[in-house]
Amino acid sequence: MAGRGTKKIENPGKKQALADFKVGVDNVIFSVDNEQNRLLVLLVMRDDEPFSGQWCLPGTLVRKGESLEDAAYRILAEKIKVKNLYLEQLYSFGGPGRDPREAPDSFGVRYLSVSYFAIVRFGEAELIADGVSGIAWYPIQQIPQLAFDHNKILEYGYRRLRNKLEYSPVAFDVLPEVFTLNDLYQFYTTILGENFSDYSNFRSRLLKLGFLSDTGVKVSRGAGRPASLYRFDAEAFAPLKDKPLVFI
Amino acid sequence: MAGRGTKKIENPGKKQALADFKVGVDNVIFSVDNEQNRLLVLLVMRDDEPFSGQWCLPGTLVRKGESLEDAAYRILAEKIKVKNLYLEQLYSFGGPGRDPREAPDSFGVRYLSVSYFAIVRFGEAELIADGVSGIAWYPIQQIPQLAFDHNKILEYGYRRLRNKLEYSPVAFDVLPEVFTLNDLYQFYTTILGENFSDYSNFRSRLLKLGFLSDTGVKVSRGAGRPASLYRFDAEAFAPLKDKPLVFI
DNA sequence: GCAAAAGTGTTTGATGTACACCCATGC
DNA sequence: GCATGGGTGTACATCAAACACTTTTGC
Repeated sequence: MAGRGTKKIENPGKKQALADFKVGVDNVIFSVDNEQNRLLVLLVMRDDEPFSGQWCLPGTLVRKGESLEDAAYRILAEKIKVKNLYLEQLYSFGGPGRDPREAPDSFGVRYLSVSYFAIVRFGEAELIADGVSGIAWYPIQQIPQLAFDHNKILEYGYRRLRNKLEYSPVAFDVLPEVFTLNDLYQFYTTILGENFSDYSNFRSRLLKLGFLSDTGVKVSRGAGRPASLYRFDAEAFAPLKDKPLVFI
Repeated sequence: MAGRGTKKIENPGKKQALADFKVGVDNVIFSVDNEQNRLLVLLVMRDDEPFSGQWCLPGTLVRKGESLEDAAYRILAEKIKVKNLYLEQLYSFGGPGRDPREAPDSFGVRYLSVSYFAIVRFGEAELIADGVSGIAWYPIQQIPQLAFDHNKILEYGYRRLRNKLEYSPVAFDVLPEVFTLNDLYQFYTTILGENFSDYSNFRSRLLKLGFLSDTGVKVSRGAGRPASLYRFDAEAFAPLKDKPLVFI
Protein backbone atom coordinates (compact mmCIF):
# COMPACT_ATOMS: atom_id res chain seq x y z
CA MET A 1 0.00 0.00 0.00
CA ALA A 2 2.02 2.87 -1.36
CA GLY A 3 5.08 2.22 0.74
CA ARG A 4 3.57 3.34 3.99
CA GLY A 5 5.83 3.12 7.00
CA THR A 6 9.05 3.11 5.00
CA LYS A 7 8.45 6.65 3.85
CA LYS A 8 10.23 9.55 5.46
CA ILE A 9 7.88 11.55 7.63
CA GLU A 10 7.98 15.02 6.21
CA ASN A 11 5.77 16.72 8.77
CA PRO A 12 6.78 14.95 11.96
CA GLY A 13 3.89 14.48 14.32
CA LYS A 14 1.45 15.49 11.63
CA LYS A 15 0.17 13.82 8.47
CA GLN A 16 2.37 12.62 5.64
CA ALA A 17 3.01 14.93 2.73
CA LEU A 18 0.08 15.52 0.44
CA ALA A 19 0.30 15.04 -3.27
CA ASP A 20 -0.02 18.05 -5.54
CA PHE A 21 -2.15 17.51 -8.59
CA LYS A 22 -2.84 18.86 -11.98
CA VAL A 23 -6.22 17.71 -13.12
CA GLY A 24 -6.82 16.74 -16.70
CA VAL A 25 -10.09 16.09 -18.42
CA ASP A 26 -10.13 13.47 -21.15
CA ASN A 27 -13.15 12.96 -23.36
CA VAL A 28 -14.32 9.76 -24.94
CA ILE A 29 -16.35 11.22 -27.78
CA PHE A 30 -18.50 8.82 -29.73
CA SER A 31 -20.46 9.28 -32.89
CA VAL A 32 -22.38 6.96 -35.13
CA ASP A 33 -21.82 7.17 -38.85
CA ASN A 34 -25.28 6.29 -40.04
CA GLU A 35 -24.18 5.97 -43.65
CA GLN A 36 -21.67 3.26 -43.08
CA ASN A 37 -23.04 1.99 -39.78
CA ARG A 38 -19.87 2.43 -37.87
CA LEU A 39 -19.28 3.49 -34.29
CA LEU A 40 -16.60 6.15 -34.23
CA VAL A 41 -14.35 7.61 -31.57
CA LEU A 42 -12.62 10.95 -31.84
CA LEU A 43 -8.85 10.81 -31.50
CA VAL A 44 -6.25 13.51 -31.73
CA MET A 45 -2.56 13.30 -32.42
CA ARG A 46 -0.29 14.51 -29.64
CA ASP A 47 2.34 16.95 -30.74
CA ASP A 48 4.01 17.55 -27.39
CA GLU A 49 6.03 15.25 -25.24
CA PRO A 50 5.36 12.85 -23.74
CA PHE A 51 3.91 10.48 -26.34
CA SER A 52 4.45 12.99 -29.13
CA GLY A 53 3.14 11.60 -32.40
CA GLN A 54 0.79 9.14 -30.77
CA TRP A 55 -2.97 9.20 -30.89
CA CYS A 56 -4.89 9.94 -27.73
CA LEU A 57 -8.27 11.04 -26.47
CA PRO A 58 -8.90 14.76 -26.74
CA GLY A 59 -8.08 16.24 -23.38
CA THR A 60 -6.92 19.31 -21.56
CA LEU A 61 -5.74 20.43 -18.17
CA VAL A 62 -8.23 22.25 -15.97
CA ARG A 63 -7.64 25.96 -15.70
CA LYS A 64 -8.07 28.27 -12.77
CA GLY A 65 -11.70 29.04 -12.11
CA GLU A 66 -12.89 26.39 -14.51
CA SER A 67 -15.12 23.53 -13.47
CA LEU A 68 -14.47 19.98 -14.63
CA GLU A 69 -17.49 20.01 -16.87
CA ASP A 70 -16.53 23.39 -18.34
CA ALA A 71 -13.17 21.94 -19.24
CA ALA A 72 -14.86 18.97 -20.89
CA TYR A 73 -17.03 21.28 -22.98
CA ARG A 74 -14.03 23.42 -23.83
CA ILE A 75 -12.15 20.51 -25.42
CA LEU A 76 -15.21 19.51 -27.31
CA ALA A 77 -15.67 23.01 -28.64
CA GLU A 78 -12.02 23.17 -29.65
CA LYS A 79 -12.18 19.96 -31.62
CA ILE A 80 -15.58 19.85 -33.21
CA LYS A 81 -18.44 22.11 -34.09
CA VAL A 82 -21.54 20.41 -32.86
CA LYS A 83 -24.99 21.44 -31.73
CA ASN A 84 -26.47 18.29 -30.27
CA LEU A 85 -24.67 16.13 -27.83
CA TYR A 86 -24.89 14.18 -24.65
CA LEU A 87 -22.17 14.43 -22.03
CA GLU A 88 -21.58 12.88 -18.63
CA GLN A 89 -18.73 12.16 -16.29
CA LEU A 90 -17.17 8.75 -16.61
CA TYR A 91 -14.47 7.94 -14.11
CA SER A 92 -11.35 9.35 -12.49
CA PHE A 93 -8.01 7.74 -13.08
CA GLY A 94 -5.41 8.93 -10.66
CA GLY A 95 -2.86 6.35 -9.64
CA PRO A 96 0.71 7.57 -9.26
CA GLY A 97 2.84 6.87 -12.29
CA ARG A 98 0.10 7.10 -14.90
CA ASP A 99 1.76 10.12 -16.49
CA PRO A 100 5.49 10.22 -17.29
CA ARG A 101 5.52 13.92 -16.48
CA GLU A 102 5.31 12.90 -12.85
CA ALA A 103 9.05 12.34 -12.84
CA PRO A 104 10.71 13.60 -9.66
CA ASP A 105 12.35 16.51 -11.48
CA SER A 106 8.95 18.09 -12.05
CA PHE A 107 8.38 18.71 -8.35
CA GLY A 108 6.42 15.51 -7.88
CA VAL A 109 3.22 16.86 -9.35
CA ARG A 110 0.66 14.13 -10.02
CA TYR A 111 -1.69 14.02 -12.98
CA LEU A 112 -5.24 12.96 -12.37
CA SER A 113 -7.56 12.41 -15.26
CA VAL A 114 -11.29 12.90 -14.94
CA SER A 115 -12.78 11.33 -17.99
CA TYR A 116 -15.99 12.35 -19.67
CA PHE A 117 -18.13 10.43 -22.02
CA ALA A 118 -19.85 12.17 -24.91
CA ILE A 119 -21.87 11.25 -27.91
CA VAL A 120 -22.49 13.70 -30.71
CA ARG A 121 -24.71 13.90 -33.75
CA PHE A 122 -22.61 12.75 -36.66
CA GLY A 123 -24.20 14.67 -39.50
CA GLU A 124 -23.51 18.09 -38.07
CA ALA A 125 -20.26 17.32 -36.27
CA GLU A 126 -17.55 19.21 -38.05
CA LEU A 127 -13.97 18.51 -37.09
CA ILE A 128 -11.82 21.54 -36.42
CA ALA A 129 -8.38 21.04 -37.86
CA ASP A 130 -6.08 23.59 -36.29
CA GLY A 131 -3.42 22.89 -38.86
CA VAL A 132 -1.04 21.62 -36.25
CA SER A 133 -2.20 18.39 -34.71
CA GLY A 134 -4.03 15.56 -36.39
CA ILE A 135 -7.64 14.79 -35.58
CA ALA A 136 -9.78 11.93 -36.82
CA TRP A 137 -12.75 9.69 -36.25
CA TYR A 138 -11.62 6.13 -35.67
CA PRO A 139 -13.92 3.14 -35.98
CA ILE A 140 -14.09 1.40 -32.63
CA GLN A 141 -12.61 -1.79 -34.04
CA GLN A 142 -9.54 -0.01 -35.35
CA ILE A 143 -8.32 1.90 -32.34
CA PRO A 144 -4.52 2.00 -32.28
CA GLN A 145 -2.31 2.02 -29.24
CA LEU A 146 -3.05 5.28 -27.45
CA ALA A 147 -0.95 7.53 -25.24
CA PHE A 148 -1.09 7.29 -21.44
CA ASP A 149 -3.77 4.93 -20.15
CA HIS A 150 -6.23 6.12 -22.76
CA ASN A 151 -7.00 2.67 -24.11
CA LYS A 152 -8.27 1.77 -20.68
CA ILE A 153 -10.36 4.92 -20.47
CA LEU A 154 -11.80 4.27 -23.89
CA GLU A 155 -12.66 0.70 -22.97
CA TYR A 156 -14.46 1.99 -19.92
CA GLY A 157 -16.35 4.55 -21.96
CA TYR A 158 -17.38 1.97 -24.52
CA ARG A 159 -18.87 -0.22 -21.81
CA ARG A 160 -20.76 2.75 -20.40
CA LEU A 161 -22.11 3.62 -23.83
CA ARG A 162 -23.54 0.16 -24.34
CA ASN A 163 -25.14 0.13 -20.91
CA LYS A 164 -26.50 3.62 -21.30
CA LEU A 165 -28.17 2.72 -24.53
CA GLU A 166 -30.26 0.06 -22.89
CA TYR A 167 -32.05 2.15 -20.35
CA SER A 168 -31.73 5.74 -21.39
CA PRO A 169 -32.85 7.79 -24.37
CA VAL A 170 -29.41 9.08 -25.39
CA ALA A 171 -30.08 7.95 -28.92
CA PHE A 172 -32.50 10.82 -29.43
CA ASP A 173 -29.94 13.42 -28.41
CA VAL A 174 -27.86 12.28 -31.27
CA LEU A 175 -30.12 11.14 -34.08
CA PRO A 176 -31.45 13.73 -36.53
CA GLU A 177 -34.65 15.55 -35.57
CA VAL A 178 -36.69 13.11 -37.58
CA PHE A 179 -35.71 9.57 -38.36
CA THR A 180 -37.21 6.34 -39.51
CA LEU A 181 -37.60 3.45 -37.13
CA ASN A 182 -35.05 1.66 -39.19
CA ASP A 183 -32.56 4.48 -38.61
CA LEU A 184 -33.13 4.03 -34.93
CA TYR A 185 -32.70 0.30 -35.20
CA GLN A 186 -29.47 0.69 -37.18
CA PHE A 187 -28.19 3.06 -34.55
CA TYR A 188 -28.70 0.48 -31.84
CA THR A 189 -27.30 -2.25 -34.01
CA THR A 190 -24.05 -0.48 -34.82
CA ILE A 191 -23.38 0.09 -31.14
CA LEU A 192 -24.70 -3.09 -29.58
CA GLY A 193 -23.89 -5.43 -32.42
CA GLU A 194 -26.15 -7.50 -34.64
CA ASN A 195 -28.99 -9.55 -33.21
CA PHE A 196 -29.43 -7.55 -30.04
CA SER A 197 -33.10 -7.77 -30.85
CA ASP A 198 -35.48 -8.65 -33.63
CA TYR A 199 -36.42 -5.60 -35.68
CA SER A 200 -40.14 -6.08 -35.51
CA ASN A 201 -40.07 -6.58 -31.76
CA PHE A 202 -37.83 -3.58 -31.31
CA ARG A 203 -40.33 -1.64 -33.33
CA SER A 204 -43.43 -2.56 -31.42
CA ARG A 205 -41.72 -2.16 -28.06
CA LEU A 206 -40.58 1.35 -28.86
CA LEU A 207 -43.91 2.40 -30.33
CA LYS A 208 -45.80 1.06 -27.35
CA LEU A 209 -43.74 3.27 -25.05
CA GLY A 210 -45.53 6.16 -26.70
CA PHE A 211 -42.89 8.85 -27.02
CA LEU A 212 -42.26 8.44 -30.73
CA SER A 213 -44.68 10.47 -32.78
CA ASP A 214 -45.27 9.73 -36.41
CA THR A 215 -44.85 12.92 -38.45
CA GLY A 216 -46.83 11.42 -41.30
CA VAL A 217 -44.05 12.31 -43.69
CA LYS A 218 -42.76 9.40 -45.72
CA VAL A 219 -39.29 9.00 -47.05
CA SER A 220 -38.17 6.61 -49.72
CA ARG A 221 -34.64 5.29 -49.95
CA GLY A 222 -34.22 3.41 -53.15
CA ALA A 223 -36.37 0.38 -53.56
CA GLY A 224 -38.94 -0.75 -51.06
CA ARG A 225 -41.85 0.78 -49.29
CA PRO A 226 -41.24 4.33 -47.99
CA ALA A 227 -40.75 4.65 -44.25
CA SER A 228 -42.50 7.01 -41.87
CA LEU A 229 -40.42 9.70 -40.24
CA TYR A 230 -40.74 9.80 -36.47
CA ARG A 231 -39.89 12.44 -33.94
CA PHE A 232 -38.89 12.02 -30.29
CA ASP A 233 -41.61 13.58 -28.15
CA ALA A 234 -39.86 14.91 -25.06
CA GLU A 235 -43.12 15.73 -23.28
CA ALA A 236 -44.50 12.27 -23.70
CA PHE A 237 -41.23 10.91 -22.44
CA ALA A 238 -41.01 13.08 -19.33
CA PRO A 239 -43.21 10.90 -17.10
CA LEU A 240 -41.07 7.88 -17.95
CA LYS A 241 -37.89 9.70 -17.04
CA ASP A 242 -37.15 7.93 -13.78
CA LYS A 243 -38.71 4.62 -14.63
CA PRO A 244 -36.47 1.71 -15.45
CA LEU A 245 -36.95 1.72 -19.20
CA VAL A 246 -35.89 -1.04 -21.48
CA PHE A 247 -34.99 -0.22 -25.05
CA ILE A 248 -32.83 -3.32 -25.27
CA MET B 1 -18.21 29.53 -19.06
CA ALA B 2 -15.80 30.34 -16.27
CA GLY B 3 -15.16 33.91 -17.31
CA ARG B 4 -13.18 33.17 -20.39
CA GLY B 5 -11.97 36.17 -22.27
CA THR B 6 -12.24 38.55 -19.34
CA LYS B 7 -9.47 36.74 -17.49
CA LYS B 8 -5.97 38.07 -17.42
CA ILE B 9 -3.68 36.02 -19.62
CA GLU B 10 -0.92 34.83 -17.35
CA ASN B 11 1.20 33.09 -19.94
CA PRO B 12 0.82 35.39 -22.91
CA GLY B 13 0.80 33.51 -26.19
CA LYS B 14 0.37 30.23 -24.39
CA LYS B 15 -2.47 28.60 -22.49
CA GLN B 16 -4.22 30.18 -19.55
CA ALA B 17 -3.00 29.38 -16.07
CA LEU B 18 -3.70 25.89 -14.86
CA ALA B 19 -5.39 25.20 -11.57
CA ASP B 20 -3.44 23.50 -8.80
CA PHE B 21 -5.32 20.83 -6.96
CA LYS B 22 -5.32 18.92 -3.77
CA VAL B 23 -7.33 15.78 -4.23
CA GLY B 24 -9.51 14.47 -1.48
CA VAL B 25 -11.22 11.15 -1.23
CA ASP B 26 -14.59 11.00 0.51
CA ASN B 27 -16.27 7.73 1.29
CA VAL B 28 -19.96 7.01 1.48
CA ILE B 29 -19.86 3.96 3.73
CA PHE B 30 -23.07 2.04 4.10
CA SER B 31 -23.98 -0.79 6.38
CA VAL B 32 -27.18 -2.60 7.15
CA ASP B 33 -28.12 -3.20 10.76
CA ASN B 34 -29.87 -6.51 10.39
CA GLU B 35 -31.18 -6.44 13.95
CA GLN B 36 -33.10 -3.24 13.59
CA ASN B 37 -33.43 -3.27 9.82
CA ARG B 38 -31.90 0.11 9.30
CA LEU B 39 -29.66 1.38 6.55
CA LEU B 40 -26.74 3.22 8.13
CA VAL B 41 -24.16 5.68 6.87
CA LEU B 42 -20.87 6.35 8.60
CA LEU B 43 -20.32 9.97 9.56
CA VAL B 44 -17.48 11.63 11.38
CA MET B 45 -17.31 14.92 13.22
CA ARG B 46 -14.93 17.47 11.83
CA ASP B 47 -12.60 19.00 14.38
CA ASP B 48 -10.70 21.32 12.07
CA GLU B 49 -11.79 24.37 10.24
CA PRO B 50 -13.62 24.77 8.00
CA PHE B 51 -16.93 23.33 9.20
CA SER B 52 -15.45 22.41 12.58
CA GLY B 53 -18.03 20.63 14.72
CA GLN B 54 -20.14 19.55 11.76
CA TRP B 55 -20.69 16.02 10.60
CA CYS B 56 -19.25 14.91 7.28
CA LEU B 57 -18.34 11.86 5.28
CA PRO B 58 -15.07 10.25 6.30
CA GLY B 59 -12.43 11.56 3.94
CA THR B 60 -8.80 12.37 3.55
CA LEU B 61 -6.43 14.11 1.21
CA VAL B 62 -4.39 11.97 -1.11
CA ARG B 63 -0.74 11.64 -0.13
CA LYS B 64 2.32 11.46 -2.30
CA GLY B 65 2.70 8.08 -3.93
CA GLU B 66 -0.76 6.98 -2.90
CA SER B 67 -3.41 5.93 -5.39
CA LEU B 68 -7.00 7.12 -5.09
CA GLU B 69 -8.20 3.71 -4.12
CA ASP B 70 -5.42 3.32 -1.56
CA ALA B 71 -6.55 6.55 0.01
CA ALA B 72 -10.13 5.29 0.11
CA TYR B 73 -9.01 2.11 1.86
CA ARG B 74 -6.86 4.08 4.24
CA ILE B 75 -9.79 6.13 5.53
CA LEU B 76 -11.84 3.01 5.91
CA ALA B 77 -9.08 1.33 7.89
CA GLU B 78 -8.71 4.39 10.08
CA LYS B 79 -12.38 4.50 10.95
CA ILE B 80 -13.53 0.93 11.17
CA LYS B 81 -12.16 -2.53 11.57
CA VAL B 82 -13.79 -4.63 8.93
CA LYS B 83 -12.98 -7.74 6.99
CA ASN B 84 -15.63 -7.92 4.31
CA LEU B 85 -16.58 -5.03 2.18
CA TYR B 86 -17.39 -3.82 -1.28
CA LEU B 87 -15.85 -0.62 -2.61
CA GLU B 88 -16.08 1.26 -5.87
CA GLN B 89 -15.51 4.75 -7.17
CA LEU B 90 -18.54 6.98 -7.27
CA TYR B 91 -18.01 10.37 -8.82
CA SER B 92 -15.67 13.34 -8.82
CA PHE B 93 -16.84 16.70 -7.58
CA GLY B 94 -14.50 19.45 -8.55
CA GLY B 95 -16.12 22.76 -9.31
CA PRO B 96 -14.31 25.85 -8.11
CA GLY B 97 -15.68 27.13 -4.82
CA ARG B 98 -16.77 23.82 -3.35
CA ASP B 99 -14.25 24.18 -0.52
CA PRO B 100 -13.87 27.38 1.53
CA ARG B 101 -10.15 26.71 1.81
CA GLU B 102 -9.91 27.73 -1.81
CA ALA B 103 -9.86 31.36 -0.68
CA PRO B 104 -7.37 33.45 -2.62
CA ASP B 105 -5.03 33.72 0.35
CA SER B 106 -4.28 29.99 0.11
CA PHE B 107 -2.51 30.35 -3.22
CA GLY B 108 -5.60 29.48 -5.20
CA VAL B 109 -5.37 25.77 -4.58
CA ARG B 110 -8.51 23.91 -5.61
CA TYR B 111 -10.00 20.94 -3.79
CA LEU B 112 -11.32 18.11 -5.85
CA SER B 113 -13.18 15.29 -4.19
CA VAL B 114 -13.19 11.82 -5.64
CA SER B 115 -15.92 9.98 -3.82
CA TYR B 116 -16.04 6.28 -3.17
CA PHE B 117 -18.95 4.14 -2.29
CA ALA B 118 -18.55 1.28 0.17
CA ILE B 119 -20.73 -1.21 1.94
CA VAL B 120 -19.47 -3.19 4.88
CA ARG B 121 -20.62 -6.15 6.91
CA PHE B 122 -22.33 -4.73 9.94
CA GLY B 123 -21.75 -7.49 12.45
CA GLU B 124 -17.98 -7.32 12.31
CA ALA B 125 -17.60 -3.61 11.62
CA GLU B 126 -16.05 -2.07 14.68
CA LEU B 127 -15.82 1.69 14.88
CA ILE B 128 -12.44 3.09 15.83
CA ALA B 129 -12.87 6.00 18.17
CA ASP B 130 -9.64 7.92 18.21
CA GLY B 131 -10.73 9.84 21.27
CA VAL B 132 -10.66 13.10 19.40
CA SER B 133 -13.30 13.27 16.76
CA GLY B 134 -16.79 11.85 16.88
CA ILE B 135 -17.80 8.94 14.70
CA ALA B 136 -21.20 7.35 14.31
CA TRP B 137 -23.55 5.30 12.18
CA TYR B 138 -26.48 7.44 11.11
CA PRO B 139 -29.73 5.98 9.83
CA ILE B 140 -30.26 7.21 6.29
CA GLN B 141 -33.47 8.98 7.23
CA GLN B 142 -31.77 11.02 9.93
CA ILE B 143 -28.80 12.50 8.12
CA PRO B 144 -28.08 15.99 9.40
CA GLN B 145 -26.70 18.91 7.44
CA LEU B 146 -23.20 17.89 6.43
CA ALA B 147 -20.05 19.88 5.74
CA PHE B 148 -19.01 20.87 2.21
CA ASP B 149 -21.19 19.33 -0.50
CA HIS B 150 -21.33 16.03 1.32
CA ASN B 151 -25.11 15.83 1.38
CA LYS B 152 -24.99 15.84 -2.40
CA ILE B 153 -22.33 13.15 -2.47
CA LEU B 154 -24.30 11.03 -0.05
CA GLU B 155 -27.44 11.41 -2.12
CA TYR B 156 -25.50 10.26 -5.15
CA GLY B 157 -24.11 7.27 -3.28
CA TYR B 158 -27.52 6.28 -2.02
CA ARG B 159 -28.88 6.23 -5.55
CA ARG B 160 -25.96 4.10 -6.70
CA LEU B 161 -26.52 1.68 -3.83
CA ARG B 162 -30.12 1.11 -4.79
CA ASN B 163 -29.28 0.57 -8.42
CA LYS B 164 -26.37 -1.68 -7.62
CA LEU B 165 -28.55 -3.90 -5.52
CA GLU B 166 -30.83 -4.68 -8.41
CA TYR B 167 -28.32 -6.15 -10.78
CA SER B 168 -25.28 -7.06 -8.80
CA PRO B 169 -24.54 -9.48 -5.98
CA VAL B 170 -23.09 -6.91 -3.54
CA ALA B 171 -25.41 -8.26 -0.87
CA PHE B 172 -23.27 -11.35 -0.52
CA ASP B 173 -20.11 -9.38 0.12
CA VAL B 174 -21.78 -7.97 3.12
CA LEU B 175 -24.10 -10.58 4.57
CA PRO B 176 -22.65 -13.17 6.97
CA GLU B 177 -21.14 -16.32 5.45
CA VAL B 178 -24.39 -18.17 5.94
CA PHE B 179 -27.79 -16.58 6.09
CA THR B 180 -31.42 -17.46 5.83
CA LEU B 181 -33.43 -16.41 2.83
CA ASN B 182 -35.35 -14.19 5.13
CA ASP B 183 -32.13 -12.43 6.17
CA LEU B 184 -31.47 -11.79 2.51
CA TYR B 185 -34.98 -10.53 1.99
CA GLN B 186 -34.73 -8.20 4.98
CA PHE B 187 -31.46 -6.87 3.61
CA TYR B 188 -33.09 -5.91 0.35
CA THR B 189 -36.12 -4.55 2.12
CA THR B 190 -34.22 -2.21 4.39
CA ILE B 191 -32.41 -0.69 1.43
CA LEU B 192 -35.08 -0.66 -1.23
CA GLY B 193 -38.04 -0.11 1.06
CA GLU B 194 -41.01 -2.29 1.83
CA ASN B 195 -42.93 -4.02 -0.94
CA PHE B 196 -40.13 -4.05 -3.48
CA SER B 197 -41.24 -7.61 -4.02
CA ASP B 198 -43.31 -10.36 -2.49
CA TYR B 199 -41.24 -12.60 -0.24
CA SER B 200 -42.27 -15.86 -1.81
CA ASN B 201 -41.57 -14.60 -5.31
CA PHE B 202 -38.24 -13.17 -4.25
CA ARG B 203 -37.45 -16.54 -2.79
CA SER B 204 -38.20 -18.63 -5.81
CA ARG B 205 -36.52 -16.20 -8.18
CA LEU B 206 -33.28 -16.26 -6.20
CA LEU B 207 -33.28 -20.01 -5.76
CA LYS B 208 -33.89 -20.58 -9.44
CA LEU B 209 -30.76 -18.58 -10.27
CA GLY B 210 -28.86 -21.45 -8.71
CA PHE B 211 -26.01 -19.80 -6.84
CA LEU B 212 -27.46 -20.15 -3.36
CA SER B 213 -26.62 -23.48 -1.85
CA ASP B 214 -28.54 -24.89 1.06
CA THR B 215 -26.15 -25.89 3.81
CA GLY B 216 -28.73 -28.18 5.32
CA VAL B 217 -28.22 -26.54 8.67
CA LYS B 218 -31.39 -25.20 10.24
CA VAL B 219 -31.64 -22.27 12.54
CA SER B 220 -34.56 -21.42 14.76
CA ARG B 221 -35.30 -17.92 15.92
CA GLY B 222 -38.01 -18.02 18.52
CA ALA B 223 -41.29 -19.39 17.40
CA GLY B 224 -41.96 -20.69 13.93
CA ARG B 225 -40.43 -23.22 11.65
CA PRO B 226 -36.62 -23.15 11.56
CA ALA B 227 -35.05 -21.70 8.44
CA SER B 228 -32.36 -23.21 6.26
CA LEU B 229 -29.02 -21.50 6.18
CA TYR B 230 -27.78 -20.73 2.69
CA ARG B 231 -24.38 -19.89 1.37
CA PHE B 232 -23.44 -17.82 -1.69
CA ASP B 233 -21.74 -20.11 -4.19
CA ALA B 234 -19.23 -17.96 -6.05
CA GLU B 235 -18.42 -20.65 -8.59
CA ALA B 236 -22.01 -21.19 -9.54
CA PHE B 237 -22.37 -17.45 -9.88
CA ALA B 238 -19.31 -16.91 -12.08
CA PRO B 239 -20.99 -17.75 -15.42
CA LEU B 240 -23.73 -15.23 -14.64
CA LYS B 241 -21.23 -12.52 -13.87
CA ASP B 242 -21.70 -10.45 -17.00
CA LYS B 243 -25.32 -11.26 -17.61
CA PRO B 244 -27.93 -8.67 -16.80
CA LEU B 245 -29.21 -10.21 -13.60
CA VAL B 246 -32.34 -9.20 -11.86
CA PHE B 247 -32.55 -9.58 -8.12
CA ILE B 248 -35.16 -6.87 -7.93
C1' DG C 1 -53.88 -26.99 20.00
C1' DC C 2 -52.50 -22.65 18.29
C1' DA C 3 -49.63 -18.92 16.78
C1' DA C 4 -45.66 -17.88 14.18
C1' DA C 5 -42.37 -18.28 10.81
C1' DA C 6 -40.63 -21.14 6.75
C1' DG C 7 -41.46 -22.91 2.57
C1' DT C 8 -44.44 -24.63 -1.71
C1' DG C 9 -47.67 -24.13 -5.23
C1' DT C 10 -51.24 -22.07 -8.32
C1' DT C 11 -53.64 -18.75 -10.97
C1' DT C 12 -53.63 -14.82 -13.89
C1' DG C 13 -51.94 -11.33 -16.74
C1' DA C 14 -48.07 -9.14 -18.97
C1' DT C 15 -43.88 -9.39 -21.70
C1' DG C 16 -40.22 -11.21 -24.66
C1' DT C 17 -39.10 -14.24 -28.79
C1' DA C 18 -39.45 -16.01 -33.01
C1' DC C 19 -41.47 -16.05 -36.66
C1' DA C 20 -44.93 -15.67 -40.78
C1' DC C 21 -47.13 -12.66 -43.47
C1' DC C 22 -49.02 -8.42 -45.80
C1' DC C 23 -47.97 -3.61 -47.92
C1' DA C 24 -45.96 -0.08 -50.91
C1' DT C 25 -42.50 1.24 -53.72
C1' DG C 26 -38.58 1.13 -57.78
C1' DC C 27 -37.26 -1.02 -61.75
C1' DG D 1 -43.94 -9.02 -61.94
C1' DC D 2 -40.73 -9.22 -58.51
C1' DA D 3 -37.18 -7.83 -55.50
C1' DT D 4 -36.72 -4.83 -51.62
C1' DG D 5 -37.39 -2.82 -47.53
C1' DG D 6 -41.49 -1.19 -44.34
C1' DG D 7 -44.92 -2.62 -41.32
C1' DT D 8 -48.46 -5.87 -38.80
C1' DG D 9 -49.97 -9.92 -36.41
C1' DT D 10 -49.78 -14.30 -33.99
C1' DA D 11 -48.37 -18.40 -31.19
C1' DC D 12 -45.60 -19.78 -27.59
C1' DA D 13 -42.72 -19.61 -23.68
C1' DT D 14 -41.34 -17.15 -19.85
C1' DC D 15 -41.94 -14.29 -15.97
C1' DA D 16 -43.95 -11.23 -12.38
C1' DA D 17 -47.79 -10.40 -8.96
C1' DA D 18 -50.89 -11.86 -5.81
C1' DC D 19 -52.27 -15.02 -2.78
C1' DA D 20 -53.64 -19.57 -0.85
C1' DC D 21 -51.85 -23.30 1.33
C1' DT D 22 -48.76 -26.70 3.79
C1' DT D 23 -44.90 -27.64 7.09
C1' DT D 24 -42.36 -27.31 11.30
C1' DT D 25 -41.28 -25.29 15.24
C1' DG D 26 -42.21 -22.89 20.42
C1' DC D 27 -45.29 -22.50 24.00
